[in-house]
Amino acid sequence: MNTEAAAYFSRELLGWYRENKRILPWRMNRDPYRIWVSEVMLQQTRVDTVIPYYERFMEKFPTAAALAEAPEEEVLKAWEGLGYYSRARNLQAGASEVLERHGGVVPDNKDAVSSLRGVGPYTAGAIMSIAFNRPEPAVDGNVMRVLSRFFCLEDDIAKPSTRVKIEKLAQSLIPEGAAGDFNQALMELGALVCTPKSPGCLTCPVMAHCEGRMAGKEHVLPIKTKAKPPRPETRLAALIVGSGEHAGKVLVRQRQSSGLLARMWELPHVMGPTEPFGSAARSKGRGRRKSIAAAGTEVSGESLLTADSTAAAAEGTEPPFLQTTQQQGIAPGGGGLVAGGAGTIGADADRQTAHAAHVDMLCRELFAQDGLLVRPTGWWGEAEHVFSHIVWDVQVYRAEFGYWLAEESALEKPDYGGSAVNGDSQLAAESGVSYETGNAEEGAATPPQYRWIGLEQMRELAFPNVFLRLLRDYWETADGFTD
DNA sequence: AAACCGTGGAC
DNA sequence: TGTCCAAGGTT
Repeated sequence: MNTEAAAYFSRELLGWYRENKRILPWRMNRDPYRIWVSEVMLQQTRVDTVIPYYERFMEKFPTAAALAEAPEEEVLKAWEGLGYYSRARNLQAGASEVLERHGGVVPDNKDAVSSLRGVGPYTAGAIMSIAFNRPEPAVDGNVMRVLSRFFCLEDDIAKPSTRVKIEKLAQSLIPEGAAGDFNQALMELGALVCTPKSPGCLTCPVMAHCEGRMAGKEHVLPIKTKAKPPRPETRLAALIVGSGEHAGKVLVRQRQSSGLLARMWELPHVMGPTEPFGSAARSKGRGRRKSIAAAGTEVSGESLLTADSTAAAAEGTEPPFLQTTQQQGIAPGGGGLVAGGAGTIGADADRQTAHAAHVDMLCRELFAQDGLLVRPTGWWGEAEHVFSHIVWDVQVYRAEFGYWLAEESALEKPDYGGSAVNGDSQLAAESGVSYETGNAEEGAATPPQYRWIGLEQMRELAFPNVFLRLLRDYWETADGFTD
């Protein structure tokens, strides 16, 4: 590579940055903890989205020690809505390591920083360079785009090997004693000028020697293979409003310790029919009639039984409300988030049939998986939720609480994690209402991952956005007298 | 290497 | 309305 061009690039870019850098909350000082938090929040997340979260987070957890000692629930709540929630739990785990192994001080040592949970090659480089001015590269999407264009690199930036290659290049470009500013300059240029769609070459400080532009490839670079589209899933959720001592409260549950939305709270729900049903599927005109006819006409047929519910039937744990539910049919519920959308009598009939099949499945699976017996009373609404790799079509049904199956009969016992560090397992005991019995003779204790909550407890528990929207909509429209 | 992990803005 | 993708990390 041309040493002259490299020196030019670094010099001009650094000069440009020092004149044009944005004022951002994490640029107030070089406190490595503040830098660390900002870099984790900024992973796959835009600056404008991060700023308010960052301000609140730093006020609540101003030091690594404060973060380490906070209840996990509070940390997740502070992260609620930001997404990629393992970032929050990893950050707290990292803070605990810093507290225990480094006396609460983020170490000025690349290997030590890299070993922290949730700190990968980019974040380690960012912390080392920005907080400690160490000459380490910090290669993110911006950097790969900027360098791909300037040096006209046609490697696929979706490949891990490309990041490694660009890291070496980036490190070679760091000006003496200016690692922090230079790395930030690279990212700032990518964010403000050398943007993905329409790069602002005319205002670019290094346009004159940009090989990508000189080759007329500024709109083609960087090369990046397309991501696989997310797979559709139908989710059947239960909006269970309590009566008696739980009047006006809703039954929610906490997800297990790993995987999607780990440790977040949600409405109880189960996987629906494989064929999509909701608005997303309808708008694409895919397989609607077929799936509904197949699922609906034979409500209690073998085709609907999963392995779990078949096992439940074999063990005599078939939910007793099923037959009653089917005979009653499903009446349209009120307060839906999304209008039905079916314009014809026939479509309405199809919807009713699909709802009946959903209700059957929801009832069976909640009973089989969690020993929770409910009686659905009507369709309530739906919501779409797009993850990176999945699209949920959530169909929400209102239901009345029946009872909890005695614990000995529970068919599955997933890991719900109770963190030893922060004493989550004490939450149930502190709440004082976790083990009361249901209202049926068979009634057993509420399982530890479930809670009855009112609107007030929404402030304490962290929900992913899809359930946040559904629950807020419920609290707004609930009349407080029925159910 | 490839899949898994959220969410919202911009165009 | 669909598509891209953002200061990525873990498994």
